Amino acid sequence: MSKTRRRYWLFKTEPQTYSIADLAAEAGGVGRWDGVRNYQARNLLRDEVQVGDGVLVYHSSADVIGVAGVARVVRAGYVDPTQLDPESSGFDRRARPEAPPWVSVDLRHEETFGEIVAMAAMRADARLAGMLVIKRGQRLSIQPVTPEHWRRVLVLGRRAVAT
DNA sequence: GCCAACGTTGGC
DNA sequence: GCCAACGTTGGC
Repeated sequence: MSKTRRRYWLFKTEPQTYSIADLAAEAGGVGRWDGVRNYQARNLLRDEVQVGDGVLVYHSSADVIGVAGVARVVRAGYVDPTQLDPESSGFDRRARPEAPPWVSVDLRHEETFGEIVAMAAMRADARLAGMLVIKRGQRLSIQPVTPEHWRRVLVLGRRAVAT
């Protein structure tokens, strides 16, 4: 793991469960990103997501769907404790304690956009053409983001603040 | 709440 | 290992 190039990601969350405001409200703005229960997303969290990487926090199944702000990875992949906790909604009864499959990372909140960069606006933006999240049927909850798309979403997010 | 898209499961 | 049934995601 000698790569030093910063990478960018989009993490999906349902804000009624855990929003960017919830992340910002954590002690130090640092929260655990848990509950990922898809193998492809798990593999990215475990193998690719590194400390220092940038994360677009995306609200799905919300009044306004889109990118709500930005966070940074402050701890790389580790065992998601919720899979072994019967009290947790993340509990997975098939997870064996000696080899738990699911992975968490920690994020630190960096910025909440004044207005969400809405899905519709992203679809309409020529510079975001090809971005995974705007593809129909794209369900992956951890997605890679190109540096160009990252910068563009930040421009749109900061522009929305100005009104 | 609908339903298309896609991932997972399990019978064979 | 195929693939139909089933479950989940997530935009609308």
